[in-house]
Amino acid sequence: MIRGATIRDVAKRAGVSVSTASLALNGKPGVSAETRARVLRAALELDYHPHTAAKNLADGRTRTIGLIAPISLEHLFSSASFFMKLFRGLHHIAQRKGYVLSLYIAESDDEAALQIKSLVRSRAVDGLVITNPTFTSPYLEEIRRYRVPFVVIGRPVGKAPFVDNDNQAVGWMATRHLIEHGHKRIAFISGPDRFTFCQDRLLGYRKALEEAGVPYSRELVWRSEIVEEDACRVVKENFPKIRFTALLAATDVQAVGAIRALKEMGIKVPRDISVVCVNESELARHFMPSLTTVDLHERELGRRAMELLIQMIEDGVVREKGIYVEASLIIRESCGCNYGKGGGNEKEQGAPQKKSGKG
Amino acid sequence: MIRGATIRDVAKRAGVSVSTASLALNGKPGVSAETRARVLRAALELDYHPHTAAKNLADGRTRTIGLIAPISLEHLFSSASFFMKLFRGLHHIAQRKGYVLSLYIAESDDEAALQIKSLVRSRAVDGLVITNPTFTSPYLEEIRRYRVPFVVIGRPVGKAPFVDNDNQAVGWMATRHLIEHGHKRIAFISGPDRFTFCQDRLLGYRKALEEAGVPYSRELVWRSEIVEEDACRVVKENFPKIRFTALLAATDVQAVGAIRALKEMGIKVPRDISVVCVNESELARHFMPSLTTVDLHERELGRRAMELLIQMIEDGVVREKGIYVEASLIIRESCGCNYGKGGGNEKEQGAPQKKSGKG
DNA sequence: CGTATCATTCGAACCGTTTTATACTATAAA
DNA sequence: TTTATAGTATAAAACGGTTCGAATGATACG
Repeated sequence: MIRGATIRDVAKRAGVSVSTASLALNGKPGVSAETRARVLRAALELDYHPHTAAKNLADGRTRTIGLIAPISLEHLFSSASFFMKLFRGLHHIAQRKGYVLSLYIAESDDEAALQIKSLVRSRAVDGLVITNPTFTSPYLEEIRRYRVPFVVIGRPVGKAPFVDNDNQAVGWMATRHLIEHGHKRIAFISGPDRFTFCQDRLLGYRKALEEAGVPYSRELVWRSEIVEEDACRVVKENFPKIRFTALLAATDVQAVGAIRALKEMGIKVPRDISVVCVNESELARHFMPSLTTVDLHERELGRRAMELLIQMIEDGVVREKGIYVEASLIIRESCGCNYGKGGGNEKEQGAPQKKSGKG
Repeated sequence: MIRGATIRDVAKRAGVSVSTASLALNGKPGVSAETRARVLRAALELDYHPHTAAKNLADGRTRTIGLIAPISLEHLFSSASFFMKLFRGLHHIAQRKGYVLSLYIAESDDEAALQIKSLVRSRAVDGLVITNPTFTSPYLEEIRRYRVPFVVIGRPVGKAPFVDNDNQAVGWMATRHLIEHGHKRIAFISGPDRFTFCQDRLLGYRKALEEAGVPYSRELVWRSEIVEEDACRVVKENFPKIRFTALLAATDVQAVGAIRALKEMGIKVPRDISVVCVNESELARHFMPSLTTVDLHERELGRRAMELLIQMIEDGVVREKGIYVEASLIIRESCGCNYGKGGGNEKEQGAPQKKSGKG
């Protein structure tokens, strides 16, 4: 690796001192326009790029954001697509503001906590984005003690700055769509309670039923892990016992499991049962029938998170606020509301994102 | 952010000089066991973590690998899942060897080249992993001039160290499976020629036909962009004109498009037409029918790439070699070879990965 | 006993920036 | 004319590590 020009080389070529060169290169005041131009030209001629590590050491900032991801994320809600979209949003803002993203994958929350500690104490990052959806209070407390700016993706159990969808609104929106098309017996396939988004979507589901005067019935709510097989299982178990005309799944893979179960029992979607779910993904888009689903706008999630984080870093203020990003319903085939209408089978509905009280 | 202990604090507490402390902490020779223990204990007591930037500046290494990804990757072959798996592999080895991954997304190859230049010249990384599948010779030449270790994921058009599947073997393997089940009229949905993996898969397809004495016919090879809609289109265009009993798609999303086209024309998969494709993904796994496909073992791809790269970094030797990672066929429903057999519908076949001459 | 050898240890230089405190102008105010 | 006051430019001191070369003391050898 060829040894590049240093700021000393630039200074010498421009006929100024190193300190003046530094000021000029960083656009700081205290340099005449003429001198600044001379320095900039010299830098250009030498193809000067400041040495990252030297800069970090001198001014104590790394311009690096640590992205903490749990290995388990891979198994969650078609998470590859979720994560990539989120990442695109994070990266977009980071790049624009001159920050770099470093990735850290941890096998467990304990390992993540350890990694975080090391990162912070060795001054490797200016801030953190934490995507572990099960990260709980003790961890957050610990991180808070480091006084490092951080933001959580998803609503954490403890108190912390976060960016998330209003998952109650998400559940509400999906359920509402089914109700509007006349359904009254709507099954809900939920996920484990350790995920706040599952709890919240269930609340939204109940709320929509309530508002419509449809009685809520516990026998219509089925727990399943967030994998196809388990959703398939709960549907097969419950279908013979319980009557329903529509089904809402907490995630897209669960919807797919449900549809497979129904198909294996000779039930057609959407002809016999309407299905709606959450998560926009390759799977939702390409499945047959294509899935009516709630798009979480992960990219926006990422953008907002990065904006919040960088603000915290640069202003030095830690805001405890949570930010909610709007979601929207994508109407496709599985709900059946445009079944048989042929032609363009996809419409997006920028839902009114009910300002549902949370807390 | 609390000011942590420096190596000077550690040295003082252990009653040694800074240089001795450094040697001890880094496990270098020239320190007595007793002294080393004392230093280590002091470091532990002070919860000392070396300052990353200072270390980088002092020894000229960053222990950081830059991961260059093109924005377009997102649209390629269910690439979210591809990328996440690749990333897991890369990260796995990187972490084990004490490296950190930084991510850089570029809108275009030009932008990527610019980013790379800046990264290298500002000494922000020790090496690069380049995932842009269309990165061509001029770019590679430029990077080579920087004398920075790098490895390309996928077979590049130019000469460069790379890690990839033997895509000729991949195409061969998939075609072979269809031939073994008696098919002679096998259509191939290929992708744009700018992707070497498309060219190679086509070669493998031809080779398998040849070996089996099945005549190759140009009318059975259809170009399509790597999106569902386009694959759907080419199938609809060709189906009425050309007779075939099986179909091989260069990617999973193209297979899905093809199946949709067939379905819309009243043809059932696998009952009427057998379908095989490449890429193991959520989509391939959960689609109905589930897709018989070639698993590219992206995680292994990532591992091997990172191993090669780190070797190049630490040995200071640039090897021009290409590494091929084995792929394997996953037999599911869409090929129909186990159609109606019920029960476990998935078997993996560690194919003999024919050592097909590539040159 | 003197000296070469070896294992330890240490002081100081160095990595390439930013930043602080200071000096030097030239101009404006007194 | 002197004295503030900006406006520029600079030298030197950080930042927190690694590493080089010299110094020290102990051991082995002739």
